[in-house]
Amino acid sequence: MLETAILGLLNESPLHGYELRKRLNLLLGSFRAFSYGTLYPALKALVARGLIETADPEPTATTGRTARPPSGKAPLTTGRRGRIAYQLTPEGKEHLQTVLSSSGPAAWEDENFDVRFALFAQTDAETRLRILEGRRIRLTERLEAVREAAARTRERLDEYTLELQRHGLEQVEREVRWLDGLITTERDRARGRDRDHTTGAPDAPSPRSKERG
Amino acid sequence: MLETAILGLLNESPLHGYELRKRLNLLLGSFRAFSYGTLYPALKALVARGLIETADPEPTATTGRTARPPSGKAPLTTGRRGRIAYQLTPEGKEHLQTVLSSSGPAAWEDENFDVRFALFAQTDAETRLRILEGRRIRLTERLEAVREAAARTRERLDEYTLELQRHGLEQVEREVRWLDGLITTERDRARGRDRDHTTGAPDAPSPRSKERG
DNA sequence: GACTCGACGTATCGAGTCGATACATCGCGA
DNA sequence: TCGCGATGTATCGACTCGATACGTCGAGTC
Repeated sequence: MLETAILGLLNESPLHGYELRKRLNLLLGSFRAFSYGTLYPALKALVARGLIETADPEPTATTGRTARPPSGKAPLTTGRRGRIAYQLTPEGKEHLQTVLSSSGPAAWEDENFDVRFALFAQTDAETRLRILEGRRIRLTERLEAVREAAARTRERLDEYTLELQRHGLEQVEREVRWLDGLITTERDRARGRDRDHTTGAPDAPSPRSKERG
Repeated sequence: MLETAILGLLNESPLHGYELRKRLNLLLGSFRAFSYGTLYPALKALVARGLIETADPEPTATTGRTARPPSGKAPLTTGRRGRIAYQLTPEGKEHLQTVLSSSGPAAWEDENFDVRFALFAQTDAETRLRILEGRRIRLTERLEAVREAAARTRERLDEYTLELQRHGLEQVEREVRWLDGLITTERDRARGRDRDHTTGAPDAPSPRSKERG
C-alpha cells in the first residue's frame, strides 16, 4: 500500500524522494514510518509501470530559496543537487482513482487502513463510509476471536500477561468507538449534503459551513 | 526478539512448534502474531546455537491419550505423528536469564517491549521498573517529536489527516498513562517488599501510607 | 465402507519492510 | 578552513508475513 500512499501524495503536487518520505511519515502520524529502502524501490517500480514520471519540483515560491541554476557540471551519477521530482502520469491518475474508489477487504485490513484513511479527502463519501464500516466489522471480529481464545485457555496466565491482554483489548475497543464516531459524522454529512443523489464532487473544497458543527 | 519469547515460553515447559505458536500469539494478545515462516527458522537457529534441544513432549496425562509407541516405521522426514518438542539447554537457561535481567534501550523499543513485558513474571522487580520507565521516556520523546513536527508544518492538512494524527497522539498518550499506572504499582510493591534500601527513588514521593486508606 | 472436512503438525518461498550504511552537496558557525 | 548537520539518492542484509505444500488424524455422513 506504499504505492497508493505515494500516488495519493503526488496527486497533490510533484515531490522528490526526500520530501515525499517526510510527508509520508507526517501523513501517517505516529503509526508507520516507511524507510528509504522501501520508498526508492517503490518509486522505481511505479516509474517502470508508467504510473509516475520524473519532473521538475515546484520552485517553492513562498521562501526566497529559488531552485539553483544548472551552473557548471552535474555529475549524472547522482545529480549534483540531484533532486529527482516525480509526478503522476495520466495512467497514474487513472489508477489512483480506481484504487481510491475501491472498498474491498484490502482497504480495511491493518496494513492498508491508515493509508486509505489518510487519503479520505480524495475519496468519495460513499467509499469512505464503506471502508469505515468494513474496518469496524473487522475489529469487532478480532475482538470476538481474542476474547474467545482467552476464555478457552484453561491455563491460568500470570498477571502481567493478563494485563497485556486486557490492555490490548482495551485499545481495540477504543478503536471501535473511534470508528463509531467517524461513521456517525459521515452519515450526518451524507444526510446534510445530499437529498436525492450527488455522489460525486470529490474535489469540492471543504464546506466551511461549520455552523451546524 | 522472537528468540527471547521462545526461550521464555520453553522455560515453563517443553513445547512443539504448533503449540508454541498458539501460546506465543496468546501471550502477545492482539498485538503481534508470529507466523510459521518466522517461528521454524528461529527454532532451527536456536538449536544450532545450542540454546534449545529437541525433547519428548509431556504425555498429557489428563486425557487417556498416551503418546503412541514407535510401532513400526517412522518416516523420518516428518515423523508420522511428527511432533518435535523443544526444551531449553542449560546454556539456554543461562542465556535467558542474561536477557531477562538486561534493561537497555533494546528492551523498550516498539518491537521488543511487548515480549519483554509478557515475560515480566520471570523478570526481577528492579529490571521491570527500569524497562517501564525507559519505555515511558521513549514514548514521551516520540510524542514530543510528532507534536513538534506537526507544529513546524506550515501546510495545512485536510481534516482526515488531522484526525488521524490526533487519534495517533491520543493512543500514545493513553499508553503513557497506562505505563504510569504500572510504574506506580511496581513502586508500591517495591516499597512493600523492601523497607530501607530503596535504590533510586528519583521521585521521592511523599511516604504516605495508603495501606490503611 | 468410502467420502469429505477440519484440526493438527512441520516446513518453505516470495514479497515487503526496516535499519544501517554509503556517498555527495550545501550552509553555517568556530 | 574545518567539521557538522541537514538535504538528497541509493543499496544491502536481515527479519517477518501470508500463502502454500505436504501429511496425519478423528469425526461425521451417506
